[in-house]
Amino acid sequence: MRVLRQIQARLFTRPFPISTLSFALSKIVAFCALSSLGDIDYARRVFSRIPNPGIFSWNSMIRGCSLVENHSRESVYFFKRLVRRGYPCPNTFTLAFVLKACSIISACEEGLQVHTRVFRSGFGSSPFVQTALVNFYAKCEEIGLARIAFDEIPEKNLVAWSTMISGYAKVGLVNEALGLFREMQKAGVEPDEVTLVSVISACAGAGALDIGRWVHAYMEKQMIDIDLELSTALVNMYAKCGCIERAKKVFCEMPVKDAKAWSTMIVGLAIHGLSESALETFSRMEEAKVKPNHVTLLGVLSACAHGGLVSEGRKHWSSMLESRIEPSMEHYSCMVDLLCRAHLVDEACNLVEDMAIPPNPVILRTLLVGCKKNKMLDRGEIIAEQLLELEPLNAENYVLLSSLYASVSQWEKMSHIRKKMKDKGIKAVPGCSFIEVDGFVHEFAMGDQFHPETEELTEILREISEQVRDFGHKPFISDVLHKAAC
DNA sequence: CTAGGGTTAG
Repeated sequence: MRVLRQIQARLFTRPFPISTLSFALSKIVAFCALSSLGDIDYARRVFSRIPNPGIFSWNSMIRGCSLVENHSRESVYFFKRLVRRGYPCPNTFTLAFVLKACSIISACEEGLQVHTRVFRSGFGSSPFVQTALVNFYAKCEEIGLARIAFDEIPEKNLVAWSTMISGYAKVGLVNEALGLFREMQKAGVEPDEVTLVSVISACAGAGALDIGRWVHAYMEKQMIDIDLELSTALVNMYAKCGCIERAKKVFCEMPVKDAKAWSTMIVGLAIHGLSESALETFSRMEEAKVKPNHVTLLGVLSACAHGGLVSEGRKHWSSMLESRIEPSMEHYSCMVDLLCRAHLVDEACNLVEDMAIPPNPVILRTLLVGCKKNKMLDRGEIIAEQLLELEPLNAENYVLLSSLYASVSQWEKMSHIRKKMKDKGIKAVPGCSFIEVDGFVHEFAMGDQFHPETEELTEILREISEQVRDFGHKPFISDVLHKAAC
């Protein structure tokens, strides 16, 4: 950068022809805006001194801004300036770059305007622009529009397929993602490591272990490069599908691990209730000098909550506050859960009262559950009032409040809440679960008898609960009994 | 100078 500044200073002190000056400056802008050694603010200053910037320089600025974190809005701003000036004319590079910026900041309005410009410009046949459009709509969660843009691509290449699969996976339409992956293979397009990241991620979301395993075997057979992102996706998939041992194996074999990889492993251990292991992994991460991020701490706190490790949790909470990680709603949620599970409901309430941001319904529900378990009627009623104000139509809130009343044997108040629900036409949503076996997803809702093997399954469940009872587990059934008594 | 990727609590 120092040498560059000297060159730039000389350019202005010598009488170079305008065209030479512009050309040299455009190269400087490109370097400063796009290289990791560059400096976007410097690029901006040099850009402003180019007498008549060509499209190449505009493109460098638009792309450069979108590459720097938190600068993507300026990227869109540069594009607007370019359009207002009327020249030079945007090309396929410009459109792809600005669409990328719009997708990063979810600028739906601006992106739509770019799309109409794509129509008029005749650049709609560029595969780069087409894919950028699909990606833009997907990132704005306009998945239907993304699909329309995708279907309009006559010659779909690997990147186009990958973009659409990733779009589905990201918005949680995991079956659509897996279905499209199958279609892609039928169309004779071979996936690469980028495609497979989204496919594995979709498997994690669907709990589709069989497909995930198959894809893992496929990539080993095809000698696909299992890089950092793909390994992380695999660790996550195995953890989410219940195979914590396989997740650990993939994780251990990773040659390099960044914060996301460590976080994935820690969260995976936490959801398996392996709290000690999760904390151990966290200290190994610190030893490896990898800086934890907000997700890492979410994993650490949830591990502490699941393991009842109150003092550990408090310790990590305060060290998080000391480091530069701002506690988010999710972090508060974990901490409140940790305290409530440890019967420290008062402390949890104090924590919530000290929050800079008002608590969301999730946190209030966690507190309410804490109140119910500790038979704290008055406090619970106050929280329920806040909750019903925020979400007057959520059945879960009424069910919780009614079970609070049940826990302290306030039957009149309980039936009053039930009546209120009925009057408002609010129905409790039955709990449901699903599991994939041999590529087929079986769904179950609370009390339904729709599955063809319901009888056999009920018998197996009965045997399992007998076994856990033999191991000394006491089911928590007082709520159920109270409801039955009413 | 173009387009696609991993982790988020209850």
